[in-house]
Amino acid sequence: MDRLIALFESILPISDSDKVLIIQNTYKETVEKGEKYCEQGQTCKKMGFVLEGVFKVVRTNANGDDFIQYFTNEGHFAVALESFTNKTPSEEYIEALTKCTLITLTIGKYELLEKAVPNFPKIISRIKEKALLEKYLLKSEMFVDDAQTKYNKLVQRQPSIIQRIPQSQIASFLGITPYTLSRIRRVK
Amino acid sequence: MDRLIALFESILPISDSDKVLIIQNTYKETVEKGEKYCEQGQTCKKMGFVLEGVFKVVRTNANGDDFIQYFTNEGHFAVALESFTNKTPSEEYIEALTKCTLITLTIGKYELLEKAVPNFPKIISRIKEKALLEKYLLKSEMFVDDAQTKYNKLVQRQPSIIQRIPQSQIASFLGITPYTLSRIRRVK
DNA sequence: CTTGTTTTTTGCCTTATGGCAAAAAACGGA
DNA sequence: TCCGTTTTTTGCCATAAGGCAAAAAACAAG
Repeated sequence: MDRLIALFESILPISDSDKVLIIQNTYKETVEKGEKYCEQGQTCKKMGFVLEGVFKVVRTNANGDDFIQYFTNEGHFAVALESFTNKTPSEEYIEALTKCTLITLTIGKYELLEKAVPNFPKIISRIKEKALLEKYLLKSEMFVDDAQTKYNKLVQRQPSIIQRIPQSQIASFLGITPYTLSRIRRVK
Repeated sequence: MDRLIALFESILPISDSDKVLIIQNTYKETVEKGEKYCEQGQTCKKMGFVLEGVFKVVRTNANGDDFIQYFTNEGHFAVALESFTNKTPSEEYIEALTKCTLITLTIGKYELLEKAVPNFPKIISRIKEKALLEKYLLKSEMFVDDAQTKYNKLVQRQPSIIQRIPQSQIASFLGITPYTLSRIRRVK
């Protein structure tokens, strides 16, 4: 819980009474491996600050193929950004790849805190913007890379994830086949 | 000019006096083909609503190779988002691929309007968020596509651009070689 | 621990794209 | 309009990655 408050305060200060308000309006939640935190087609009504575990955020293309967009682990938010912000049905789903615990903030409480805590809107909008930019830069940077380079970059950026999730999931994220990933890792 | 106001008002209303204020604090600018609107390494101090023409937004990787991130044409903003928002040196540069005209809003006037026009912060933050999300989705969607599919998607999304800029620039954006692009277009 | 299931690895071949070099075409300035 | 320059096209071959199928390894449930 302190970690979440610390993240907020790294952006803008929050009064002690407001901190209490934030704590009162969030709750700790556990999601088992394989369970979904957010469903495709439904409006995403909560965002969760991950304390432990790894989620995958997945999109389905026109052919019905799934593609992992990114992994969300400790210190980041599990949320279908577009859906949560615009209150539209989510085009992506979020599923736990390991047992996960997170601090959940529902849309209702979110709107309450938005009004009650002075810096809250700016803090959240800042976090959302930073998260989106990060995701964009990652995709963008890997866009022109070959399989080996993409894999190296993932290892650099999220080393802890590699050990915890099936290789096939990593391949999906990198946009390569599991065969290719297996061959890349053999050589190393 | 009306187009810019209309865009703003499609998000939230603005009073007539505030519209005048916006008009007074922006100016029309022309950028010749090949000229830069924003330099790499310098802080991006303005954002421009494109009235006519096409810009490219370019990043340089660790090896010094240039990669076009996206094209910005009529109805969109030319701005190095990260640099403008965080007042950090820009990692990308913006260059006109055709003669361009735009409505420029400098960071100083931007901050002035932020205070003076009630809905301005929300409007701008909404526009920025939408723009970034769009760019992310485009990259993300094309991430797993083969060359032909990526090209088709570009033709669908920004058909007007294809006719106006050199093919080599399109290839750079798609992350393929000019040779491959040439071969793709031959078959069509 | 054992057994059935899932995931990963590997051989083998196919396909897509890269990239050099030269020709062809398009462009642009005098 | 002409000529030099730049861009695009194309033949040819090299390389990266895809993908099937079978073996090997890892995992999971009883």
